[in-house]
Amino acid sequence: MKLTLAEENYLKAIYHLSEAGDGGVSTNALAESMETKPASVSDMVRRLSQKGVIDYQKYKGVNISKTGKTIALSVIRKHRLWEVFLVEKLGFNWDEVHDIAEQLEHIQSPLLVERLDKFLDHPVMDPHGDPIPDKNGVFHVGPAIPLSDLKSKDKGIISGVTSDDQKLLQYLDKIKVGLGTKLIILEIEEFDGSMKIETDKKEEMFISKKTAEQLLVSKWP
Amino acid sequence: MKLTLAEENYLKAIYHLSEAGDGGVSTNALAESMETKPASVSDMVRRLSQKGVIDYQKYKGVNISKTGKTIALSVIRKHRLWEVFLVEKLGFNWDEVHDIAEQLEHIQSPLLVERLDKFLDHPVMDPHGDPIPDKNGVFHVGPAIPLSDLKSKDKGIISGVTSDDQKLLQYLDKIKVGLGTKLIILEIEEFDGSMKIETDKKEEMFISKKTAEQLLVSKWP
DNA sequence: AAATATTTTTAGATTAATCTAAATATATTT
DNA sequence: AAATATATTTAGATTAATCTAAAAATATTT
Repeated sequence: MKLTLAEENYLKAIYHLSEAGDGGVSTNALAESMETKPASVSDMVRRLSQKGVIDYQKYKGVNISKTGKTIALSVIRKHRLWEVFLVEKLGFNWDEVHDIAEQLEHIQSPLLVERLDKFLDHPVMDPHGDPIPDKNGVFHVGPAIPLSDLKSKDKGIISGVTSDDQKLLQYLDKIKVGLGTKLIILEIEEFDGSMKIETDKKEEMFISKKTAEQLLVSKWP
Repeated sequence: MKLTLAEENYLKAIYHLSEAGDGGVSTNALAESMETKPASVSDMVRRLSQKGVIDYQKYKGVNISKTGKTIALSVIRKHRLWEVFLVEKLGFNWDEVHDIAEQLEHIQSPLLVERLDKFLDHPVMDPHGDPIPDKNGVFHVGPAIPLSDLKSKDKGIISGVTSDDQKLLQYLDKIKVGLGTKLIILEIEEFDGSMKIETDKKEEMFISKKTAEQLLVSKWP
C-alpha cells in the first residue's frame, strides 16, 4: 500500500481522533485537525477509502481499517523514534522536536527504522512520555496519565511533569524521581490521597496527592 | 527562497551537471539526469528561472545562479551528512545509503543540520569519499580522484577504492592504508610512476602505479 | 546555403491536493 | 412535523508536476 505524504498525514489524524473519541471521525473534526476545509476532507476520504485504509460511507463519518491502522502506527513509531533521537543524541529539548519529527516520520525505509530503533536501544517511550509501538504495532507501555490516577499495585514509568514550578523540580531532583524512573504503588492513603511508592532503586517514599497530580506516568506491564 | 521537493532535486542535478561539464546545462542532459522528458524540463526551468535560482534563456541552456548554488550546496551538505550518520552511527554500508539520504536531504531545519554536523564531529568527507561543504558552502577537501593523479608534495586523504579485488584490500590492510588515511606525496618515480608517500602515522612507504590507480584520494588544504 | 537532423519549446491533457460556492443530507428547535 | 440550523458533499477552479504530440528553433550534413 503506497500512500502519498498528504494521505499519510490524514491517516495519522484519523487514527489519533479515533483513539480520542470512540465512534467514527466526522468530516468537520478531521478538517479542523488537518487545518483544511471540509470539502477537501470529503475528497481525501474518498481516495483513502478507495485505497482500503479507511471505511467510509457518505455522511456517516470515517473509521480506520486494519491496514490503515498498521500504516498509521508505523508512521507514529517513526515519529516517536526520531523524537528520541533528536533529544537523546542531538541535544534538542523535548518541546523543540515536533516539527522536525513531523518531517522525518515520512522517510521510507523499514531497515532504517529498525537500525534507528536499535541505535536508540529500543525505547518504549518518547520524550513527551508517549508510548512507542514496536514494529508490529504493539505498545509496551500505556499513554501518559497523572500518577494520581494509578491504583494500588499498579506499575508505572515517569514520563513527564505538567508544571515547570522550580520548587517542584528541585524537590523531584532531591528525591531522585525523574523521567524514566520506574515505580510501583504500594499503598494509597484514602484520607489525603498520598501514595507510598517503591522506585526502581528499591527506595520507598511517600508522595503527596498534590505532587502525584503533577507527575505523568505510563503504566508498565 | 522556498522550493518544492521537485525543484530542489532539479537544482541539485543542475549543480552537479554544471560542475561536470563547464558551460550551461542543456535541456536534454537535464531530462536524462532527472529521468524525465525534455518537455517537463522546459516547464520546470521556466519556474526555477522565475524564482531566480537559475539563469535561463530559451534554447540557450541553464546556468545556476548565486542563490541557486547556495541552495544546492545546502541540500548536498545535508545528503552527505546523513550518509555519514547512516554509515558511522547506524552501521549501514556505504553502498546502501544513497536512496535514504536522497529522502533525508530534504528535511528542513537549519538547526537540525548543525546539531547533526556536531554530533558527527564535523566530517569533511562522506562515505563515498565526496567532500561535504560547510554551512557557508565551502569545501575543505577536493573531490575524489585517483591517487595516481597527485603531484609531488600534494596532500590527500584516502576516500575510496575503485576495485573490490580481495588481494588489493588485504594488501591495503597490511600496509595500514584505509579510508580516512591522510598522506603526502614525497616523490614520484618517473620511470614506473611509483610513489613514495608519508602517511599520517609518519610512516614512509612506496606505492606502485597499479595500486595508486585503484586508490581514490581527496586533496587536502 | 539548402536540406536534414536534432534539440527545445509550446499546446493541450492528466493527477493530486487544495479552494470557494452551491447543493444536499442530517440534526435540532420550536 | 415543519422550520431552521448544521454538517457534508458536489461542482467547478487552481497550482504543481508530469505526460504526448506538434511546432519552432538550432545544429549538422551534404
